[in-house]
Amino acid sequence: MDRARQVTDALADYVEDARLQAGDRLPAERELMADLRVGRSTIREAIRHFQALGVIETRKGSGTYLLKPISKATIHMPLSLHATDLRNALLQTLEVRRGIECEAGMVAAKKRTQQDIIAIEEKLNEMERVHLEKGTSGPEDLAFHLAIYDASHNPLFRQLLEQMRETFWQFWQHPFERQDFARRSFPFHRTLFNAIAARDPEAAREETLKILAVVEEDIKDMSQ
Amino acid sequence: MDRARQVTDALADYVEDARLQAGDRLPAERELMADLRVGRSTIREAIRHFQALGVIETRKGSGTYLLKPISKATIHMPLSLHATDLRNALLQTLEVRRGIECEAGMVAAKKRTQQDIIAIEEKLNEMERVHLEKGTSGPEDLAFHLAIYDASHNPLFRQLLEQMRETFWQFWQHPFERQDFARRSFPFHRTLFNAIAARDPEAAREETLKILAVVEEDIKDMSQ
DNA sequence: AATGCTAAGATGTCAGACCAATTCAACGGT
DNA sequence: ACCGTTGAATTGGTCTGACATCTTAGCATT
Repeated sequence: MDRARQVTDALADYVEDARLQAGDRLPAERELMADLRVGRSTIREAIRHFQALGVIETRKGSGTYLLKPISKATIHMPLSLHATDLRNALLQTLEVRRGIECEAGMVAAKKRTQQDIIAIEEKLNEMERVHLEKGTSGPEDLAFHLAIYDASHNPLFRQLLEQMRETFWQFWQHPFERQDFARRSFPFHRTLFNAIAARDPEAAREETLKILAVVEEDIKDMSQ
Repeated sequence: MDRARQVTDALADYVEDARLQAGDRLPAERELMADLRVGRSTIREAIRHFQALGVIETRKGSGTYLLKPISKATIHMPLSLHATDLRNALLQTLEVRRGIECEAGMVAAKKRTQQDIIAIEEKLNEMERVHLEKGTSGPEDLAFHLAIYDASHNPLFRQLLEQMRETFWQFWQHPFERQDFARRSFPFHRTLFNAIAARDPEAAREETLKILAVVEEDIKDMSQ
């Protein structure tokens, strides 16, 4: 992701963390430069971004001021599972994940850049390498899917998945631990990658569904 | 007047004079630098200005491209500036909603009971009745969709939608306020209901996509 | 014809310098 | 003690040059 985007995010984070109100002054450009470890021009372009949106105002010789609080819209999900057992809970989260992940895959197939492709393929190779070495590759599998989420260029997808994963952490871990999960799902990971590389949204959806079908099998085969 | 303001005006003038259409490429930063007799950083900050407004797009290694014609009105009116940010936020939330809502519709088509059908049809009729009476039917439209979510018998879907709706409240309201939204989307609401009643997941997905396509149109047609 | 490589051109970023406006504390006169 | 002045320090505004990284068109090879 571009450094400029990181800086706008960091700026929004700072405003939020520092509880800045409308009218408050932001740190000087040279301070932000040192804090965020970026050049001054990058800082200034981020400031121009918010200035164009009417969120901040610059006064020469004085400083940069907040006109209204910057809201970095993040989703907080106090979700609660009403399922009676782990198996049903997993199946419910899987349904949601299927909706999000298919759509993220389709959007990624449409909007992915060459750089995204490189990043995804890297994770894919890493995943296969670790699996050959250790037998399991849960974290690497997750990294692969997160790379696809990033390729959609819609941060909401990833925020949602990570939030769900965090909430249902112990549930998500389970399926990936199964020995043969990787073996059965790996071919689809490769074809999913190819679909995204080929900018074929429908194919991306099909392959995502196949991967999640393997996950669903494992969940349904779980000991009661 | 700041030089930066002169540059944004000059850029807008250039786009207008050159009759640039959406998708056209702007001159390179170094060319603009020479044409307008200003430094490159000034050019870049002007570009960031329009980029934040969603008017232009920069592609590293390729160039700067026009996404939609620059109108001077949008440049000097801080009120409309917020709308472009809003537009992008809406499109991003719509992508997530599409993933969730399609899946919820498909699951609902599989798992719905006869009582669910009755509840959904009730909301559908209520929606059409209120629309005939008041012209708009935002809350009733929402109630219809929530009934479908409930028919999926997976509380996570509804929790997710409501959480998103709460977080992006001001965004969600907008599209539903448009006068002809209801008229254009109502036929698909009826066909969506029929698909769920017929236990046809793929059809449910298709009809959901049609409804959300109407929403997407409205968002994209929003004032800059 | 298809493929791979190279070089040119574009944006992204950083560093340093100077200009212009503002701020504020130190100073001096009343 | 009060108040206006002054000047140094701070801050945003701009310019320049350099290098990195990505894209793309054109060339060369197969």
